[in-house]
Amino acid sequence: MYRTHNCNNLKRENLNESVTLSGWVQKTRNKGFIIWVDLRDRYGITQLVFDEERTPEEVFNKAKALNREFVIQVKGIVLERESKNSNINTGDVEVLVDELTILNKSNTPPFTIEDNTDGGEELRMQYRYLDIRRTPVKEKLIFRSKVSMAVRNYMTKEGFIEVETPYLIKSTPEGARDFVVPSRMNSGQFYALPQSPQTFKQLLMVGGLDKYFQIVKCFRDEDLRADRQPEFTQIDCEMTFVEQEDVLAQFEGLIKYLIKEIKGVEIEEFPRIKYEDAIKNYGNDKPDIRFGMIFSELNDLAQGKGFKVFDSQELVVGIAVPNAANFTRKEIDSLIDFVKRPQIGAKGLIWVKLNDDGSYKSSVDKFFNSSDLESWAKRTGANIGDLILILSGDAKTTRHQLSSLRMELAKKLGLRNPNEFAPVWITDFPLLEWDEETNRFHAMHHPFTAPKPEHIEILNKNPREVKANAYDLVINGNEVGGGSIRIHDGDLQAKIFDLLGLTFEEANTQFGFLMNAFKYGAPPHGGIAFGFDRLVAILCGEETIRDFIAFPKNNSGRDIMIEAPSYLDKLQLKELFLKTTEDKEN
RNA sequence: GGUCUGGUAGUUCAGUUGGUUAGAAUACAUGCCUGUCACGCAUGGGGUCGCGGGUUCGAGUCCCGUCCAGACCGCCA
Repeated sequence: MYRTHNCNNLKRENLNESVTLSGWVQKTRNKGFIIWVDLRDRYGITQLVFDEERTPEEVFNKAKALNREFVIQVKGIVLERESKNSNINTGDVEVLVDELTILNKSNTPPFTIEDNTDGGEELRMQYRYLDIRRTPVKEKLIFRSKVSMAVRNYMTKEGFIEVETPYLIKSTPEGARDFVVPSRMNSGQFYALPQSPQTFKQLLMVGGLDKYFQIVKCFRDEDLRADRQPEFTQIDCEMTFVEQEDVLAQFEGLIKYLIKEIKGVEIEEFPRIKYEDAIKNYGNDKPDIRFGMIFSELNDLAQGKGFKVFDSQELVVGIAVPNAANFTRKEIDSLIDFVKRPQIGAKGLIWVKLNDDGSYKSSVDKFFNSSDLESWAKRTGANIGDLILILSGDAKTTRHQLSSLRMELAKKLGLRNPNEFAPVWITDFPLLEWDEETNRFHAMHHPFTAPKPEHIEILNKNPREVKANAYDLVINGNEVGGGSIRIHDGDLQAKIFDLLGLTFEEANTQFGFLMNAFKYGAPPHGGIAFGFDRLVAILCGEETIRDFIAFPKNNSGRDIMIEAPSYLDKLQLKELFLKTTEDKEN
């Protein structure tokens, strides 16, 4: 038997018991006559003692050779410590060892296995199995497991059944790039890994399963970000005989349940914001509503006064930054530099300070008098002591820029409370988006999204105005989930494919299976999918999803531990009917 | 595809205007130490300054290219 207890559960009650423990050597403290070893396992740390007088000589000598990360098994007696350590659960006791087995030696690890490791990101990823021994990483994986159990509890309780859908499916040009897998048995043909189980879950609804969910891997061959991985996990859900309200209510329930179960926090407010209003008020479709600084449009107040930067622009828009009138010149300059960075691309930034004495000081005093500035303050809701910041330009770009500035200020002013959860539904998305590059419409959500019934009429006349029965769940400014009521009518689906520029033949080749299914009594249905990695990170109050994934990819989509992707040998390529790079060159 | 930042000891970093033998902390090794728990003390080993080229009397430092890492823009139905 390797152990009678783990390294976290010996207490005073166990005093004088003979116990066996196994684990890793966290650290040794060799005082000459006495050696302490911190023994670590998943559960915690227990202090072992080797003593010149009380420990058998041969065991004591063996203990001298122990090093970090050796795997050992010890047998000994639980004793009360002379000096306690209140930082660990087992801090009242220690184990005086009389038998020591070295189960495995270890090289000196390339970084310290401690909460605050000295290891950099790259090294930690290369030796991820060592990184996982560290408490913060381990805890995040345990946390993830808890969340996934809670999801399964709720979904099961609500009558959903978990169904696995295939990973080897068909590539379609819509949406993100596919990861593809060559078929050995079908010369020259490829499977694609699913970007989501979208069509399959719809087919399950046609199959009459009524309520489906799946915690499932999805794959997208697109560039990565701190919160974006090429393979990621979704909570994928679909329901039959539902309208938008039914879906929102069901999954408001899920989110409330998770936050209650995991964080012990009751969510009361679950506001909804229409897409159009989110864009107007926050400059993007995933607003962080934990703090204010809501956009105010100032065109009518700021234009026509001879200030060229504002005049003739499509949009003049500002925000009131609370208690920021005391920003120094340098701080304001750094904000100006921030918006002028190429990634943001603003030409400049206009500011107005509402001084404590009620006077105004602005960067445009030459062009506007204090009653102008007062009207701006009124519009933006700025009070004495606040700072108004204004951008102008074409509406889309300017909103985007001001949105970045709003987030930057929230960060700078510490307005984002990591312990607060502010979920919001974004609804009424446009069905279609005009793509300048390809000169055609593409689906804002995906091509199976149903238009609002009252908008079906104007699909032909005015497709840009058509709103979709689609919704996103945003928590603290992160898009956590998105879904829609789907099209269940073959004719309507054909019409949408047509609008998206797919010929009948193309639609048939790519989605014929779905169109066929719709001929056999497809029920009304709809659903949603949540980004599980991101949801877990947010519930944990963290920004980056990497540590919630056991073995994540780096910035370039590489796994630097196993060194994937990698080249195949010629024989393997031949079997798959693929050519090597050299062959191509010839 | 693009913008920005970085790459110096096992690790995390410092390195001034281009100038002698490239430093610190930590880790590691050895020794000492009668209760440690970030133990302490002493001593020691450890460097292709990412790689290639250029400028210069002289390059860790400046220039060009390249590779790698990270953040972001595009992209992510």
